[in-house]
Parts: sequence; structure tokens; C-alpha cells
Amino acid sequence: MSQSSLNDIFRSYTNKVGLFKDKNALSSDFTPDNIPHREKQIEELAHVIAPVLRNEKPSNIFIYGKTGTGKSLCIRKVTSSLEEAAKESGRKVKIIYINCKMKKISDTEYRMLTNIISFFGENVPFTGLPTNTLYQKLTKHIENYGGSVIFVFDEIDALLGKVGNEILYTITRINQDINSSGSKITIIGISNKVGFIDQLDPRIRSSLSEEEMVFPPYNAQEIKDILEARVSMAFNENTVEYGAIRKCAALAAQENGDARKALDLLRVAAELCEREGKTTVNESYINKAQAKIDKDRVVEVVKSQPKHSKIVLLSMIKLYGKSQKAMQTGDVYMLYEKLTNQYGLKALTQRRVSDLISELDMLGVINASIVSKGRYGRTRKINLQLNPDLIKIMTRTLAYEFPESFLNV
DNA sequence: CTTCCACAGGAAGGTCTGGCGG
DNA sequence: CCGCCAGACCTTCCTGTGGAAG
Repeated sequence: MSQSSLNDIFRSYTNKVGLFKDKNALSSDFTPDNIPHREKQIEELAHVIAPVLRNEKPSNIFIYGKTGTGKSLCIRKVTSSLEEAAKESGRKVKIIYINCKMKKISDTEYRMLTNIISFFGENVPFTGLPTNTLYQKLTKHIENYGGSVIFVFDEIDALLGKVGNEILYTITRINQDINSSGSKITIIGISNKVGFIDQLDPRIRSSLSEEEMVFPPYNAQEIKDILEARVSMAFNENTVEYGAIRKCAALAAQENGDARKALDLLRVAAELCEREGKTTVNESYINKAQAKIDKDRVVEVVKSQPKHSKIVLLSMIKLYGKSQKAMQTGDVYMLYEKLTNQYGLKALTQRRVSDLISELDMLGVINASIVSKGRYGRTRKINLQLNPDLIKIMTRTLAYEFPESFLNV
């Protein structure tokens, strides 16, 4: 690229009035003053936790709703105004908001506890101590606090199994143990899996769902309202065509009424548009944005996979390249073994590879389902229903790490 | 109806890393 | 320095299973 064209790029940025007025308004952690179509839920939530202001213990709440239905947003809104109200009336209220899905931060029992304790101002070593010690520390902190402590566990379904049961059970038990100290604990659980509550330990289940709330998916009309409100905040006037908004809403409504998705689409579309130097976002950019989001996600995931997982994926791409049709675990494993040998690596067991395959499935890189072929066994049918473009990109991503000869087997 | 394939996927345990406190 | 701990990542061993073929 010549120097002058580089100058052009920068000049065009400074001279032109951009599309965006405040891009922040499209980000997923932006809390607008007004949350459309959630007035009822917000009111109900407020009623449930209001007793805090009278030093009474509110019911625990369990909130269910699909991704992008405004659960976290409403909770954030309600808890922050509760904090304000508490400050005015001199009540002690502490909100402990934990997103359980945060990798490396709150996805294990130990890390979760570290995270919670940090809300009380103590920094615990991120490894090394026995969990027991952490539980003791936490109990002490809550006892000493002498006010209302509200735990918000967002995406609580991410800690299914032992981790979740252990933590939730202990926290509910702390509540009973410290009755005398004046501290009160309330738990708000947020999940996007319907069946989550049934998979919990019965002792926790009843206590967690004293109060239940459902956030229904937004329909296309509602998403359109949301988008319009945000568009006027985020963009300069007359930069987004109505058709683009409609398209966005339609796409997002298809995907379980996910408003976050709609906002992402719009943001990416506008970024693409801006990059091309155009001044109005129209429908075609929404389509491009959709494709870009999908592509970026897959590429990102593939890049961050560990080596063996990449080789497994490579095996699948090669098999797919040959036959263009679905394959099964055994086929993939055979090729995988061959490849690892060539690379001078020790192959993992089939048991492990089976897990890697199902991980790739969950990450949406491949599409696998269990099928029974009667006499010919029961296995995973693996499909790479990716477009050729994506397969090319994946191969290139993988080729970056493996020698050329390796790729042409 | 039974058989039997080709795995799925649970359980338990091993090994390694990074880090604690004494 | 030691012994201990949590967690990531694997292996070993295992039981379970949908449905075409016989």
C-alpha cells in the first residue's frame, strides 16, 4: 500500500461525518434508561426484591428466558436502582453479580468463590488454597457485613453438576447459619435452559425457585421497537434505512427472538458500511454482516482449539473433501491416528477423541448427531455443513500450524 | 423374537502444572 | 524445602443401547 493511499484512508475518516453518534448504545452491556416490552417484568422484579429496603429477606428468584430476551439487562437495571434507593434510605445492600459462564473466572468452584470473595474486598490467591478455607472466609464476610446480600448468578446453567450444587447449597446454608448476625442472603438465578431447575439437587431447587419468572422471546415487532430506540441513540440521522431494521428484526426473530443478535447484526453491518465509505446502512449490509459474524465466530473457535482437536477437525475436513458426505466417529479416528503418527505425535484414545468431537459439535463448528444403524452399530453421524469458503479458511488456519506435506495426505 | 454392531458416555483414577502455607 | 490442593487433560475400564439383520 502506498503512502498516499494510507493518507486517504485517514483523511476520509476525519473529514466525513461518521455513521455513529454513540456506538456504545449497540453494545450488549449498554443499559438504556428505557427497556421496551419489559415493563411488566421489571415491575415484578422490583416488587420481589423491594423488601430489602425494609430489612426483610426477599424471596429467592429464578428467572428463565432464552438468550437475548433482556434478562440480564432487567436485573442490572433493577438492582442498580435498588442500590440507589438503599443508599438514600441508609440501608446496607450488596449486589454480587456473577456471570457463571466466564471462562477462567467463574467456571469452577474455586474460581467462583474467589470471585465472590473479591466483592467483599478481599483478594484470595487464585490457586493453592483448599476450597474449605474459601467457604469459611465467605461465611465470615457475610456475617460481618450485616446487611442484605443479593447474589445474582447469571447463566447459572453453566455450572450444572457438582460445582453448582455445592456452591448453591452452601450459600443457602450460610443463610440459615447466620440468622443472628443480621445479614440476609437472597439468590437470583438466571438461566436460559428450561430444564435446568429440575437438574438441581432437590434441597436447592425449592429454595432457589421461591419465585419464578419467565422472559418470553421478543417477536419481530418488539425487536423492531428495540432497534429503533437504539438506532436513534447510536446513529446519526438518516444513516440507517428502515428496510435494514426490518431485516435485522426478522433475522433475529427467527433465532429465538434474540435482541442481542439483532443489535450485533446492526453494529457489524454499520461497521462494514462505514469501511466501504458508504453513508447509509441498507438491507444488503445486514446480509453481509450475518455472513461475517458466522465466519468470524467459526474461525475464532478453530484457532483457539488445542492441537489434537485441530487434527481431529483436519481429519474431518479431509474425509469430507473426499466423499462430500457424512462420516462417523470410527472413520475420523482412523485418519486422525494416521495423521498424528506422521506428525510424530502420540494419538489420543478414541474415548478422548469422541469427547473432542462432541465439543466441536457444541461449539457449532461441525454438526453431529447420534444415529443407530441397526446391525451396523450406533455412532455419531458427523456433517460439515459449512460453506466451501469456511472450509477453505479452516484449512488455511490449520495449515498455518502443520507442515504442507501433512495437509496433502 | 434375539443378536450384535460400533460406538456413546459414565466412573474412577493418573499425571502434570501452578501455587499455597508452614 | 515439603506436603497439600484445585483443575486441566487423559487413560482405562466399563455398561448401555437403537434398530437392521437373521
